[in-house]
Amino acid sequence: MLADVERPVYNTLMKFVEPPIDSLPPRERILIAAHTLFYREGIRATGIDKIIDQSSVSKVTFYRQYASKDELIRAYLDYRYGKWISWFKASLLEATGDGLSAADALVTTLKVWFSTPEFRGCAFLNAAAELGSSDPEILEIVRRHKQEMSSVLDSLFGIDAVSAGPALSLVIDGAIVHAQMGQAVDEVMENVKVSVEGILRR
Amino acid sequence: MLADVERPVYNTLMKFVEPPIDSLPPRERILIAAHTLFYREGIRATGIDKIIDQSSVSKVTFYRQYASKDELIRAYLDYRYGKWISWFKASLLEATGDGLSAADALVTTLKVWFSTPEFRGCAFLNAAAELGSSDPEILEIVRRHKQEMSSVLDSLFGIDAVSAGPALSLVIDGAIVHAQMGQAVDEVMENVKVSVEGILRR
DNA sequence: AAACATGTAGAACGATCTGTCTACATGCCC
DNA sequence: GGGCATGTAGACAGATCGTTCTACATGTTT
Repeated sequence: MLADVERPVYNTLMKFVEPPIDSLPPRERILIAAHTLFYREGIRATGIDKIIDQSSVSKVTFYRQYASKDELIRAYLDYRYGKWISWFKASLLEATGDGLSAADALVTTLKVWFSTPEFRGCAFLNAAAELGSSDPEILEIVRRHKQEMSSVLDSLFGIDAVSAGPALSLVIDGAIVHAQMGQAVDEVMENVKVSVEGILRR
Repeated sequence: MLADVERPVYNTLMKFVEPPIDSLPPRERILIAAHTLFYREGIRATGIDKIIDQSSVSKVTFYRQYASKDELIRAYLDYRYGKWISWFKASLLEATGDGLSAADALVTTLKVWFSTPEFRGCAFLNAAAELGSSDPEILEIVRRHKQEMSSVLDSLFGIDAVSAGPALSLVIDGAIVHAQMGQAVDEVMENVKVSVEGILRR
């Protein structure tokens, strides 16, 4: 499962890198602008006009590509879904390839992510907090994402008797929100280590 | 620390109970209405008009009590701060009083909270997701709240050598967001148990 | 009685939001 | 060349947002 992953686009700091925006067709330009803005400033806080500006597209073009903001939000989550998971897998793969244990690979990967300046928590948890109360479908998308993360963790750690994925997933999400609220990354990672070791020592 | 806590207002299900709204002065009526709406539907999603309606107050009165929505948001977080922590302490106290271990008391308390129909995650984490990117002060409030939760945990579990509070806090916040996204409460609690036991076995 | 604090209802302002519309330009296919 | 998909700029509609304002009522204090 973890083996056949194509390397995603990332630089040496493993930051998410957007493709050059000018060369892309309008639909993708819009999507990438939406991804940047929705993630950085929040979904509700981002107006259509801002996305139109940033993607260098006209309003008519925008609404010919996406029937509504709601549709764009779904597309954003879809896009983020694949983007994040493939980055996550590749980063774990690279770290284990460098000889790190599964636990250390996880810690390293998270630490790199939390340390990127763009880091603003989990796009899915944020969407759940922003929109979950009015749109239960969002919550289902979030659950699917976390389930996939959990299964990636299972193939990383191997399954002996019972799966550790769900418990690790819980710890990771705790770490994400703690890093998001501005707690020192080193402290967060210390707590992650303690928790992960505890789970694995079971 | 955990001993001298006055029992907060809660019923047998430990749901948060609001005082009767009619008898209160306008300032508190507004605050309680804001608490209900901000928590249930989100801060950005809740307009001033809705709060005015729900608190049975006129617009002038509202703006004489709170200079702006921003000021009300701070008051909401302050109010929630005390309300939640005192409920949390009291619930843990009651559970340990019934003979439960610290770990079981924690699990029971969380499970009860997650099972209330009003549960919509942590008000502070939600505020951070909604407003944190545009207002770093919010993040500081959230950190303070989590720090207090962490110290409550330390006095619950007692401190042997190193504090378990921060790691437990991380696990709890992971559990909160997992419950919020609609994962089955029993599954969440299972993962909490595994993680907490791991941390304590250190 | 006068002054004042405190409350009401609701109009109005200016900004911003999503979404639609008009009017026009360009390039491709038949 | 005609039709059509695809793009542009930007005005506009209709709703909602936070906030201010007018005009009036009530009860307390001086």
